[in-house]
Amino acid sequence: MYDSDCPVLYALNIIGQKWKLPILWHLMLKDVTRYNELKRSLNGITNIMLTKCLRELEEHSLVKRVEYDTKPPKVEYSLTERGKALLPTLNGLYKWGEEQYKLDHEEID
Amino acid sequence: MYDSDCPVLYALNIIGQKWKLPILWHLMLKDVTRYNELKRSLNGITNIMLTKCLRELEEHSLVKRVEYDTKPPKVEYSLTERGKALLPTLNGLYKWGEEQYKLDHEEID
DNA sequence: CGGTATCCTTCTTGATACTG
DNA sequence: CAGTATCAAGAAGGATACCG
Repeated sequence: MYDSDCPVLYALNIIGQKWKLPILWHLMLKDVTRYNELKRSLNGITNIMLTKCLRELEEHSLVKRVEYDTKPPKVEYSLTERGKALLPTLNGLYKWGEEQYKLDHEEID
Repeated sequence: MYDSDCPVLYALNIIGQKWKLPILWHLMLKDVTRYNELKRSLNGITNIMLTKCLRELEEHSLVKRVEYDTKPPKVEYSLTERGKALLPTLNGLYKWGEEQYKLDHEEID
């Protein structure tokens, strides 16, 4: 997408694709999550997309990646403070979306 | 996009494409805006996209369309109360995006 | 003025297989 | 276990032209 000078669009460029929010959501539920654990939670995501999204979230410091040099390998993902800072904002969107959903569906009874 | 059961994703399906927020933004600035006026404000948008977006926003009752049967034709677009209800939520995203932008750019001085 | 119709490009996402 | 490589598909968006 285009590099936006609007903070709202800037935010959406970071968290607005298909899998970013579901990933953040699942990371919110636990302190720490492993790669395949996360993959199982996100029904239908491919390795490519999961890795790509995690890398991007990492670049923006929303997610922390910790790799243990063990065998078999072990990598843990968790939210940073920056990532957690999204929570109140997402709650606003959540409420608006909920109301909107009701309005969009109530006449179709 | 997939029809989501998550209110956040539901909201983003409505307002999350390339032009929806810019359109809503420009409609916020004035009480009432005409089609071509809106088009000129949104640099680079095509008729197709503008019409498509406006129709979709109308379907979700975020935007009101009033057509005058004059010659030449005249159509006015404005935000509904539902559309205006997005404002506080977008402010939250705005602030988060602004902070994020700073964090993403401060080390590149 | 306020759109439609048609065609085309590009960006995002997915499927499948394989590796240190 | 936690990925990468390669190839293919689909959806979103754009270009250009035309209409009531």
